[in-house]
Amino acid sequence: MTKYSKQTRLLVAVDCIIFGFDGENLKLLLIHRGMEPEKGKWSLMGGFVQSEESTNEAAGRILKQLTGLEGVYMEQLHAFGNPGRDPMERVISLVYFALIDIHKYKEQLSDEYHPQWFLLKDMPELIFDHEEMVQAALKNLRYKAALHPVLFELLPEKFTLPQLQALYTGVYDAEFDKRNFSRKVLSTGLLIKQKDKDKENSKKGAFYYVIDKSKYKDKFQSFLNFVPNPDNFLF
Amino acid sequence: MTKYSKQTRLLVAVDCIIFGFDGENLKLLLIHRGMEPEKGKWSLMGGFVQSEESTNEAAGRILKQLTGLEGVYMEQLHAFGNPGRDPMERVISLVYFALIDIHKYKEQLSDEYHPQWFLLKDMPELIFDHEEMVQAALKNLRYKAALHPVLFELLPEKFTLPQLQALYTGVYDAEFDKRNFSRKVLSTGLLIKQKDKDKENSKKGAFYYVIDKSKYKDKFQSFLNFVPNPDNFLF
DNA sequence: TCAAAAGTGTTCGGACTACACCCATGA
DNA sequence: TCATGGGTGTAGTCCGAACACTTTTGA
Repeated sequence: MTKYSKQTRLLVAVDCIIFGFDGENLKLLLIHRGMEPEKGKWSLMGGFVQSEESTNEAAGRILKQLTGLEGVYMEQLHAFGNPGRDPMERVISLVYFALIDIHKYKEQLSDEYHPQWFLLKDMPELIFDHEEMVQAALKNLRYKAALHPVLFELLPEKFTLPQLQALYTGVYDAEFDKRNFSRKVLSTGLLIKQKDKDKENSKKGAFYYVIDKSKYKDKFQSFLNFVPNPDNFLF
Repeated sequence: MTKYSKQTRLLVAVDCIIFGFDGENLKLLLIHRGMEPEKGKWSLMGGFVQSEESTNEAAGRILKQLTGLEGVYMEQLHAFGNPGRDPMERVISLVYFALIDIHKYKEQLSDEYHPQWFLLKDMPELIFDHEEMVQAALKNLRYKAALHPVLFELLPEKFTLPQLQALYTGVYDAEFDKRNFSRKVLSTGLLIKQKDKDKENSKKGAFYYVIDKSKYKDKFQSFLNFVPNPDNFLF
């Protein structure tokens, strides 16, 4: 078998938007870019797709390279393909976003990139069109989380309702009524109450919950309407 | 400025999933593939991204090449990037889907591809992973149309409520109550009733409606909940 | 006059919202 | 004992679902 010999071949990169939650705010992991152009500027973690790996594998490899984590929630977001988005040479970028438990991320292994967590509000200027990518990812995350139980991926295995509510508050930058909130999330049947409490964040202590993994996959695709009046928060 | 000289460059294609609605059923436009491998087999319309065009432009070009249409609704769906998905050579495919008014599409110009509309139910076998692409597009269309007024793109400018309902029936393969349906779509305020009727499809005749374009863009992003119990139909 | 499709209203139940007080604990 | 945060219940409203008859008109 021969090849598509007359066609132009292009560089294809994967860029990863890595979200984490520190208990109060949604954060983003950025690096100092390690190559020219724009070397040393803040950037999403990325890399080129190699010839033998799938794009999903590339995304996993790049995430692991930076965080050491595998098997985390990751989703392809969008392909950015304007010529000229990278001034050096045309690169088509496939953007993935990952949701990680920020506490599983340890200050790194390789010092190569000087990664750092940023609040969405005080992100530095990013190279190329990475700003646009981040905005698209945030919009997508809010959209998805309004309908599907995806934000649990940002929490540790055991978490409390106040922690969960703080997470929604951070993601949507909006207050939720705690009575309605707990009723709604518990009504999904996805949470299993534990016997023990988190005593670190309050005197009384808040019960831990874990996800019921047997129901999680089924319910994930249902429309759950987690966020009241989503129109108010999205777009 | 130099280039990313050591990196592998890959072929990048755009494949277009073209949906149309004939008044009764949702249909898909397929072609006879014009090149090896699998020449002559049924396929999505596609082509390689050229070095000077954006990926969106490539999608528009490919759609126009087949249908003669420009400015139609088109959206990037997903990048398919497994090595080996094309046996000839590795190709990363960016899949777009388009919604067109099937009546604007005229039997073609170029006979090169022998394009043909297929019901989703009796689609022929497709090359490579095109089957998977179509399934993903259908799922995405149903998802999106449950929340946003996107299916209007498949209808002519003037359409009747029975036509619109038939469209939803076709897309979701489910029956809708016409009283609830008309109340719901009219309550969005997106439709403007016309003075004239369509007398072709019934004796009594059904009033035409058009989209209120001034409201369309605003409302598009709202969650409109067009489909009752979406959980029943999606996934 | 009859067949075929268009058009329209009401009732019921469930879901969402708003809202306030008691509980448990460590300091 | 008090300050802090955790946990719970209810009433009112709105929205979605189910359901059937009348109207129009061409054949």
